[in-house]
Amino acid sequence: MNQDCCQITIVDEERVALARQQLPDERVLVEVAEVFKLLGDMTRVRILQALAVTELCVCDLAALLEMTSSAISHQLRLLRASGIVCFRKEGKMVYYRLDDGHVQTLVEVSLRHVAECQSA
Amino acid sequence: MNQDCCQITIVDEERVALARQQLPDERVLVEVAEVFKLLGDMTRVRILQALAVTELCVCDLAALLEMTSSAISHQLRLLRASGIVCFRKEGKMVYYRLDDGHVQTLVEVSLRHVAECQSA
DNA sequence: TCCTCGTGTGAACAAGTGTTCAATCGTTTC
DNA sequence: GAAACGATTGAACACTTGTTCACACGAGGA
Repeated sequence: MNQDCCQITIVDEERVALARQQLPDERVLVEVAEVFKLLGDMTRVRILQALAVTELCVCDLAALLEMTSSAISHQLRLLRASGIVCFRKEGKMVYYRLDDGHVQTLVEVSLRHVAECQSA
Repeated sequence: MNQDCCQITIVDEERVALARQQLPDERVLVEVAEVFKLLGDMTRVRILQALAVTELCVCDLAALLEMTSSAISHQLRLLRASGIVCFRKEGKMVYYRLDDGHVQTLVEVSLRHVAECQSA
C-alpha cells in the first residue's frame, strides 16, 4: 500500500489524482471562498436582500436593520471592495445597489436549498 | 421628518417599507447565512470541489489536501450537519459525496462571478 | 463662516472559528 | 482476544471577525 509523506494512506490513487487534476487554481479558490465568506453573515445577507429589492442609502439600511450607520458602512465597505455592491452619490447621500446579477443568483439558489432542507 | 428610536433619519420610508416587506423570514435568513458561512472557508471549498469530481473517503481527502484526517473530519462533520454532503460506510472506510445539486450550482456561479471580476 | 447631517474610518474589544493534539470508537485481520 | 487502522470527538490554542466608540471628512443650509 502506498503512503504519502504525511503517513496517511491513499486508498484510491486514481480518484485522488483525478480530483487533484480538476481542482481549480489556488488563487481562484481563495477568491471563491472570499465571496462566500462575505455572504456568510446575517447582516450582509440582510443588506443584500434589501438591495435586491431597491437601491438604498446607508441610513435607510441602518433604519431597516435597526443598526448603527457605522456598522452598516463597515459592511458596505467590504461588499464594495469585492465588487458585490456599487454606489451612486447624490449630495450628502450615497445610494447602494447590487453590482452583479450573480450575487442575486447565489442568494436565490441558497434560499431554494434551505427551503428544500426544511421540507425534507 | 420622521425619526426612529435610534435617531437615524429614514430618508425614504416607502422604499424602506417595501424592502422590509420583501425581507424573508428571520429564520430563513439565518440558515442562508449559515450555508454561505460553510462555503466561506478554503478547506471546505476545496473539499467540495473534490467531492464534485468523485466520492472520496476521509484519508483520500486528507492526502489530497495535505491535511490531517482529523482536520478533514471536523470539516466534514459541519458539512454533514447542514445536509451539504452525505456519506456511505464501507467497512472501516467512510465515503463522502455531495448531497445536493444546489451546492454545486453555488460553487459554479461563484466561479463565474470571480472569473468575470478578474477579467474586468 | 459656522453648524448640521450623512457617511467613512481606525482602534479596541468580545465573540466566533479552524487547526492541532490526544484520546476513543468501530471494524477488520491476525 | 489483541493489534492495526480509519474515522470521530473534545479541549485548547491562535487567529479572524463584527460591532462599538470616537472622530474626521464633505456637502448643503442658515
